[in-house]
Parts: sequence; C-alpha cells; structure tokens
Amino acid sequence: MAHPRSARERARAELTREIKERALTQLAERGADLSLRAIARDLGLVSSALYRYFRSRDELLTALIVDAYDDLADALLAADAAVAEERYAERWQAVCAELRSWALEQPHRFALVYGSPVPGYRAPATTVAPAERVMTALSGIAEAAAAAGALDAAAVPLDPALEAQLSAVAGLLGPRVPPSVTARLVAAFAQVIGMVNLELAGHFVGGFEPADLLFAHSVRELADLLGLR
Amino acid sequence: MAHPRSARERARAELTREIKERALTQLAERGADLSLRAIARDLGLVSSALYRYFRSRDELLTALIVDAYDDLADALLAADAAVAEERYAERWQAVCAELRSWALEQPHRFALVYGSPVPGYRAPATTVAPAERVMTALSGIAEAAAAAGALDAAAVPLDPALEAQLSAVAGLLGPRVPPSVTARLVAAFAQVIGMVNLELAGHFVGGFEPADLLFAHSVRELADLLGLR
DNA sequence: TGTACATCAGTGAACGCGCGTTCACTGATGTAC
DNA sequence: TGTACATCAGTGAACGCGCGTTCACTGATGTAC
Repeated sequence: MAHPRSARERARAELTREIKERALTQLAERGADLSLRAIARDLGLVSSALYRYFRSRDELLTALIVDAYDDLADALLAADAAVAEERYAERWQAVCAELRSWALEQPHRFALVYGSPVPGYRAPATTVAPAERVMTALSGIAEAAAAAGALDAAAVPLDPALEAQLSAVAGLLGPRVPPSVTARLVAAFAQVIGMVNLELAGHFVGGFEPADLLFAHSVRELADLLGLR
Repeated sequence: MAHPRSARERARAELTREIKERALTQLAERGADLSLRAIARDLGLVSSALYRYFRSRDELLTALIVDAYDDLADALLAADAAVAEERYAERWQAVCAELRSWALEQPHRFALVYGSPVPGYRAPATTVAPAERVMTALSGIAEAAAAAGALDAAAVPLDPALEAQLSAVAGLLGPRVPPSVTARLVAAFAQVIGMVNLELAGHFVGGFEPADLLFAHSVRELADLLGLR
C-alpha cells in the first residue's frame, strides 16, 4: 500500500487521482453539479471507463468529501503547529484564519462539505470521522489550554439536559473542557463556518469587502469568549 | 393592483401563485434542482406555457428567493412584535427562535437563501432589499435598545479601517449602535445562520438532537454579548 | 526463460431518461366604437 | 347592446442538448508453472 508495486497498480492510483482532480476542477467551473460524462470527456476516456474506479457518482462524491475534510484538517493542524504551543488565543486565530483562507481558495470544496447538501446525495458514515478531524482541530486548542490549566472558563449554569448532551460530545471535543465552554466551542464553530459561508455566497457584498478585518476581529472576540489566552 | 379586475387578471395572479407553490413543493421533494418541465407537468400544462408567467427559470428562482426573504422577515417581525417592546433580550431570543423554526419547517426555502448558491444562477439586485429586511429584523432590536439608552455597549477598540466599514453599514443596521456592537451583530447573525445550516445539513447528528437547547442557550449568550437586556 | 491462463482497463453501443427555450398556431377573453 | 378587432393564455412540435448506468467485447498486463 505504501508504494504500489505493478505498473497496473501505479496507473490505477494515478488515474484515480486524476479523476478526482478533474472532478474538483469541474465543481469549480460548473458549480455543484458533477457530471461523470464530462469528467470522462476531459480525461479522454469513455464514460463507462470511470466505473472501473468508482462504483457510482455518489461514491466519487463521497471520496471528494472525505478528501476535502482531510485536506482542510491537515491545513488547520499545520497552521496550529506554526504557533507556540502555549499561545492559545493566537493558535485559535491562526487556525480560524487558515480555515477562511482555505475556503476562499477553494470555495467549491468548502461548499461541498459545509454548504447545502448536494441534491439526491446522502453522505455515508465514512464521512463522519474526517468531519470530526476538522472540528477537533479547533476544539483541540481549548482542550490543550484546559489541560494546561490555562483556560479562563466562565462557569455558566446550564440546563441539565443540555449539560448531558454536551458531556456526551466531550469525548470528541475534549473531556477537560467544561460543558459551558463546549457549548461555546460549537457556537464559535458555527459562527466561523457561517461567516465564511455568508462571505462566499456574496451576502457581504457592498458592506464588508474584503471581510478580512471583520473576520479577524470576530475571531479574536471568540478567543476571548472561550477563555483562551 | 389591490384587487385584480378582470377574470383574465385574476386567473393570471392565481396561476403565478400556483407555479411558485409547485416550484417550492418540488424543491422540497427533489432538492435544489428546479425543473420547469416538472412544474408544468404537475400543473397539467405544457412546459412552454410557463413562459407566459416567467421569462426564464432564473426569473422564477428570483421570485422564489424574494418571497422567501419576505416571508421570513415577516415571520421575524411578527415574533418580535409579540414581546414587550422594552424586553430587548427576550425579543432577540424570540426572533432567533422564530428564524430557526421557520428554517426547520421549510428547509428548502432556507437553503435557497442562506445555503450554497444554486449552480449557474446569479442573484440579481432585486434580492438585496428583501435580504436586508431579514438582517434588520434582528439588528433592529439592538437599534431600538440603543435609541432607548438600554444598550449595554462594551466599548471595544477597533481597527480604524474596520470601523469605517462598520460605519458604512450603520445606515442599514442602525446608526445609534456603536461600531463594535455592529460587528457583533454581524457575527451573531453569522452564528445563528451557521448553526441552523449545520443542523439542517446534519452536522449535529449524533451529538445534538434535538438542537433546541443548544440553540436557545447560544442565542441567550449572544443577547448578553450584544448588551441586550 | 517461455508458455498458458487469469485478471482487469478501457471500448462502444445502447437503454431510458431528463432538460430549457423558441415558434407558429388556435381559440378564448377583453376593449372600443 | 352588438359587432370588429386586439390581446393574450395555452398548445404541440421541434431544436439541441445533457445525464448515469449496464453490458458484452477486445486486448494488454500480470501470474503460475
């Protein structure tokens, strides 16, 4: 698996990659509708040939989604690693900034995972783990701060039922983070994704363009709110 | 215009309404792809007949989008009006709750305006004013509080360039609200839309279901953050 | 090292669909005198 | 009130496209002896 052996295997791996690459280019050019025939045309193949590589259009879509989550998570972790470990607020800002950059550079991939679901497509369970990698790239900072005793956690009283829900996701988002901070993490995540989506959809046109300053400012306020320093 | 006169005009108004209604049903059933032929079929018409009512598919889409913004704004204003005028925090919570209810009841309409743009469709300027009605339904509460001297505005120092951008939208969002609160209003809006979008897209599945409590809690925290009381 | 057989990538035709938009037309509704 | 003409809703055929998926096939690559 590390290095494909035969020429056949090498060719297969490369074509699989090329198919996904063309699919992404097409998403970028034509919007959300993915056409297997158009991909095959671009690659100089007959449309049925694609079925040697992906069992169906949905399977190709799933592969693209998994790749997108993974790439995004990698980019976020890299941005995080570039900041000194104990500067939690700066790490948060760097990761959020990277998320936005990644989205602006590849809006179609961002839309694929955080935009409206593609009509007729239902994401399989395979996509859950990669999606969680993205969330934990953000929440991991709060968890690290909490572990280091550097999280200024405001103790907010919560509805017991909500607290139970929050504890249930604590395994994923970070067990040392108090429930009220977990709630804020989810809200903060929604805000970041929401701002990027609004920007990409052109809802800020006329008001905030570029939205760099607004985004950076909001992200800084979120870091405060989360108790990161 | 108040009451269509002739039978012809009455029939035209009614069919226009029916076309939009069928279009919405179809969006709900088939996802984001809107088919004029399918709408015509549903109405027992020949597809070309629709061109007497809408010049193109895009024009129909635009009409649906404008209607969605308008309906949503109306619903928000109604929810706002149901709360005592000077209870600003409660008004905010009521309006946000109504926004979520509306979205959960009509996810396709919400996706139409706050989801990823429909491929190949570019929203015309006609949609800007209705979109702003929705935003001001939320920001109007902060503006009212500010006008009544009841806004606990935290004075946060801002980058001058950002402050300029914020002042530019102040005419729309409320001139008496200080810039730092305007920034928070936009961020809060993004958070609310973002949470609803994540919920609709199934990103909360397994963690927060139903998301009622999390949403209500986050919205309450936003009210605090905005200085509403 | 060479041959026999198995694997599998890619072909090309076909099935059975779908779509938006244009156009000349019929026939009903509305208007002016 | 009745007739002549104009307006306009809806028809049906056509244009020129698109799509995902299946299937029997050829011929090249890989494997076992």
